[in-house]
Amino acid sequence: MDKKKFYITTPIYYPSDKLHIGHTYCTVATDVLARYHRLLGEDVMFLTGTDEHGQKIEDKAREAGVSPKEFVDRIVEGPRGVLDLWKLMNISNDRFIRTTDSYHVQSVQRIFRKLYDNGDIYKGTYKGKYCKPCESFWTESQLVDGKCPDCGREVQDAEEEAYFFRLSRYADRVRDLLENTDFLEPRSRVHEMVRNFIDPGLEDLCVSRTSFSWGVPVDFDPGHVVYVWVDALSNYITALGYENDSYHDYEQGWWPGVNIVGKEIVRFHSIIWPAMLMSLGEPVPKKCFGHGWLLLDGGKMSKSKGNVVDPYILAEHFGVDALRFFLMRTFPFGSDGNFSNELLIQTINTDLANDLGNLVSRTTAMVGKYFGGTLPAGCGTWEAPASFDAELKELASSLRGRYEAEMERFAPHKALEEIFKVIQRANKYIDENTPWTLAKDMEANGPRLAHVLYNLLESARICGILLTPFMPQSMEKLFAQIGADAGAQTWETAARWGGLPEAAAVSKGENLFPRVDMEKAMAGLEAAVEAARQAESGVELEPQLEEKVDFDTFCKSDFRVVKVKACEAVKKSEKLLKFILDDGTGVDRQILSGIHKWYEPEDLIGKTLVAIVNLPPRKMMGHESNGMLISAVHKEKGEEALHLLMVDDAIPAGAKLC
RNA sequence: CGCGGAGUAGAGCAGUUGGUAGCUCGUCGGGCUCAUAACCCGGAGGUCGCAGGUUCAAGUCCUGUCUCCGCAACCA
Repeated sequence: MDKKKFYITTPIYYPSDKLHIGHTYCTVATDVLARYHRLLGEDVMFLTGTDEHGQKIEDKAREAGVSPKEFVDRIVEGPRGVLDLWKLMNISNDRFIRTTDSYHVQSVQRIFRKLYDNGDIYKGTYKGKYCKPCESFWTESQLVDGKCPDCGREVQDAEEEAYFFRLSRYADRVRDLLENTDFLEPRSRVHEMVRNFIDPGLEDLCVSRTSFSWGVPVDFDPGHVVYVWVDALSNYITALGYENDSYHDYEQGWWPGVNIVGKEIVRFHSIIWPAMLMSLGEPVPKKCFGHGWLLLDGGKMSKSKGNVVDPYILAEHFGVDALRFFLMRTFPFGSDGNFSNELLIQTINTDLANDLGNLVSRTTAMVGKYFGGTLPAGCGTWEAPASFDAELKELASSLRGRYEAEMERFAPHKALEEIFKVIQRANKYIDENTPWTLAKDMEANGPRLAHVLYNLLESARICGILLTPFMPQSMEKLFAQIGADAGAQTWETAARWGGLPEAAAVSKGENLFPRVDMEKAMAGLEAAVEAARQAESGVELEPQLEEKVDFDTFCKSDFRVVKVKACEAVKKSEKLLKFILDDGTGVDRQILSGIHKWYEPEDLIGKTLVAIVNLPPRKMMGHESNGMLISAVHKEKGEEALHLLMVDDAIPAGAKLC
């Protein structure tokens, strides 16, 4: 008998830059769901990957002076790249697709042709605004003040030949899918899609381009590349072997699956993607879930704001499981949440250290202290249970049901909330029983004490099982500490009180989740972020001076624009260049400067520079220097770098700087 | 009137189908000492943006209004 198949995907990320905490959030959530379904005993396929084509990658690669493939290879496979990040975050994906993989390219070409053959792709003209210098098409709405958003220059009306997908044909069926099924969740996104895009009328979609070449070529029309949607969205089925021979899972019933996506791409996944599948005659996804965003200071994080959060640094500081847990526990999946380091640390301390970690720590410590690590036989039962015995037992053994309900409706944060109610109840149970009092008379109270501790271990075991999808590594440690073997870690036993053998070997190990010192951690994070920033750019800057200079003193420095009339290397000197300068006085000024390492004299003749001219004269290597040329200096990858201040040649010699 | 979201205790957030307003942190007081100065109990603190309306009953539905934020063809 075949196990139930469960296929789940993340979006494929666009590797034009390093991935940040937002991508991590999405992938961790999907990983948790995948692990949850494995725990249920289902056959799970979990796919993630990268979307590597398009103009932006082409541009970025050109800037970096490498080929597009080299560029994406570096971000995907390079150090601290996408693959490294998912490995670090303990992501359990079964497959990783790159849209540059040859099997995917082949499939996309076949899909494109299929859509063309059945009449849903046709050739038309793409009308837009064209910026000649940038060689880019823009839509009306992309323009900034009617001008090119990249360079700010005028754009012209232009047309290019392009292929279009007959999206309009599927408007009614997509509307039905959105409004009358639970395909798209959360429900609030349905209104957004219908009101925004379907009500006004779906327009056909441009699905090819000729303005750049980094993409899947349309095999029957050279010069055209398949535009992003057909290319990217198809990944969910090409990775299963649809229209290719690399895999054979599509025909084995893995499709349809669940697409987890960010809210900004819900549109493509809930309208275009189903329409494409309808046109292909294939089933639409089981589910499209659009989760919310992690905001920073109430706004979105972006490279340009310089406020992106680096998941690497967080995981290194606090541990992968703590980070995974925080992301899933703190933010309602489906709506936006405000990320902050303080919140992260607070969550780790409250939930993981104080509640869960401490519960396990005090329980295992007592089993060790009072019973040498092994509870006596018969400790699982008690003839006259107290009311709180029953309460704890009831709450813990019914936890799986509540947890399952929340996980099924994509509410991992609610599932965790349920688990922590049990953990809190267990901590309270310790107070109610005061085991340390019982331990004073082991002869009389030993059996009762053993029963109390057994109940605590059981509670921890059940919570541990249900937390496994969230924190796989830490729960392994927990199981080892409470002596739960593989048989006591199953989904089945999570709903059955008494799954832990009475004589399990309990040992107090390392603290599962150490408390984090807020102040120290914040300082450490800041330093790490700064170090990462410098390592990335390799630029080191001189710290700014604390000491103030008064205005009058500053004014005494006479800075002038000068023109280089002649420049030559000083003989026998490694560094010195001798400048003959026009300083506007009509009398040549001679200045020496130790910059031969960065400049050849002949390159500087005719340049317009800046010098301070009222420094006292000074002799260098037998030549007199009357002033100093002004440069900008910094360190790059440990090396000193220097740039002479060069100003507009239109400025006359002798002009004063003030 | 482009679309959507948010406005709930000092801070950060929950509040499916309308029925006594909850959580975390902080704060005040108490208990306990097994444990990671952790745990447990209790208190103070909110007229749920504002104004109307429906209802026996509204944070929850309807109307209007103010403020903030996001989206508007490729940023999870």
